[in-house]
Amino acid sequence: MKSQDDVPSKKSNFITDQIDADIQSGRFNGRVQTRFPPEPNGYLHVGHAKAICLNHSIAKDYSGLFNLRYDDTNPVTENSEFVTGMREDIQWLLEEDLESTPLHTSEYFDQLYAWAEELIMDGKAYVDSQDGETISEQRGGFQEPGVNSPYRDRSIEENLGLFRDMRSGKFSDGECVLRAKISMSHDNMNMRDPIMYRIRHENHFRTGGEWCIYPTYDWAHGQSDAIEKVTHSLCSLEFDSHRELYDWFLDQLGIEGADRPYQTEFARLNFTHTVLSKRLLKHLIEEKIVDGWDDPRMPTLRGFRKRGYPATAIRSFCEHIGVARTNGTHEIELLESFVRNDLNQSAERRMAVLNPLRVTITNWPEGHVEMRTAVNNPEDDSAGNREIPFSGSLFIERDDFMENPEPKYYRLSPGREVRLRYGYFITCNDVVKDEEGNPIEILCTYDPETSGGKAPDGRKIKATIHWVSAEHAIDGSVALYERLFSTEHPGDETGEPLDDVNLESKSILEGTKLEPSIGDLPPGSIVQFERLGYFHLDEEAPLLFHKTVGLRDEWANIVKRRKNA
RNA sequence: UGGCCCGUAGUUCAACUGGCGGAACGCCUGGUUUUGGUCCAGGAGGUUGCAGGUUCAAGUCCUGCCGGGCCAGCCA
Repeated sequence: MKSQDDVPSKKSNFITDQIDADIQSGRFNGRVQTRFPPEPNGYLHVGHAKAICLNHSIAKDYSGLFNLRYDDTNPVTENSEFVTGMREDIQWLLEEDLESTPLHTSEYFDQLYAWAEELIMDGKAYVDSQDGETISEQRGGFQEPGVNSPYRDRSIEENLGLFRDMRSGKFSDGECVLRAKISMSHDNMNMRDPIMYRIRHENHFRTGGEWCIYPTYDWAHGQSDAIEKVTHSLCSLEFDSHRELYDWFLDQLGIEGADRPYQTEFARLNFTHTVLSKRLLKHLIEEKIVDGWDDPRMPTLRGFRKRGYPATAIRSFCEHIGVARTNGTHEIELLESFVRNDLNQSAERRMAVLNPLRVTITNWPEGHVEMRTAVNNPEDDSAGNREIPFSGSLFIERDDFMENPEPKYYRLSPGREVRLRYGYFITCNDVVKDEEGNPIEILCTYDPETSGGKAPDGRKIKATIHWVSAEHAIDGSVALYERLFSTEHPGDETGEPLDDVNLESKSILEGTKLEPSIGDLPPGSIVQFERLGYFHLDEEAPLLFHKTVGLRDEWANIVKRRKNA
């Protein structure tokens, strides 16, 4: 007997366990607030999608708040193009408007500055007038403690004066920094008097020339969380060693109780055959290996969108994989299976011949054309039907004919009969070849008794293939994509991921033959070309399709297995 | 040769916090099918990194090893 227990409840994980405990103990008075804090210096990729979905769904599940906060603390790399782009991508992914308007760390510069002076007055921060190289040397190593800066014991008055001079622009870039006064012999390198402010005489895309000192991530992040009343600050594993510093700053400022956020780290998302580092992604663009951030081969949200990956599929994927603290790499096939699964339900079917081979039906009445009725989506009755013209001159897929059929190949070959989907049974009688012996035309006869693809004598047919009427077909182009990186773990062999880049990962087929109704598809449509895969009609270029993902292909598996044997 | 984090099926995650190790994807077999798709049924695949210890009982707790990751930016 079914009970409410059978209703799949949200997957629990170490983060939701913590939140449950916090609610139990009343730590935040039952409040839950998360945030997604991207730095606007590039476009978002699937790795970010995991973080967005996680933070967003936690807020939703606990009736809490989810903020988008641009972490714009470094004016040299950030700009407003990325701010706009990220917003678009997030809205596309979530398919809903953000409840709160996007926030910016730069909105907190005044508060951050005031707090910094507070720390100086408490003797917990000082201005160091050494250059970066010296500071770096003095930090020590994993086994050796660092040494104190000669400026570490400046008086509070001197520090305050110097810090105000930093702010007012008396110093040039790199002349001095504000450092937290913690310990130069701490086991955790992040605690060895970390830098809080550095000087950048640089125009900031939001605050313009108002500031010439900018807070570092460590100084800005936890405090921004606190200002926004974030409860659960989720970030990726590499920030684990920063948590101690995150807590230290909050301690010094006396931010306690229900006002005090805490950081929890989780493993970021990785995929086989993929790189997700911004450095590498930018390199692919700069070197023109791909066509830009929205190239369908890119693991960016814009790339996925152009490729035809539905946002719903990405969200279900993210929900499915959950969160953990184990560093691992997902097989890209798993994401693809979510895309197929989604599109199988939603995408209408059409017939398209990518590599055309002419078929002439020799016993077809000259000039005769018949309209055949085809189902738009067998998974969705409401999608209805459409009409497709059938004639005596057709195109079929080159792969659907083999002159000397291999074992287990049961499509068309001389003497063999196949079904044309929604059409008739045809038998191959003859092959016309060019000088090199390549088949250029197949001569067949059709069985008039098999109209609609049913044989009155009940005779079984092994294969059904797709087709398009030659005189009615419209021409289109199809962009085919392979993995951008040929190896599962790019760079594993040589240490350089770019060595494994597949320079032939994109190919464009011109002169593909499409059934007439495809001409009516609105830009952006995603359809299944029967027996081939899912294809996304470009938003701008007419009749240009991007291959989203292929159908599972048993025959391809057989061929592959044979090759490996 | 420091500190911290992590090791469960090929991959990614579960296992009611000490009580007979499961799922998804992938793979294989069969069924259905006018898509070699979908769907349905079944199967293979594990010394829970290794070695000890505690316990009636350990994936779970303890110790030691081994392996992987992160940390010495005025990046985030």
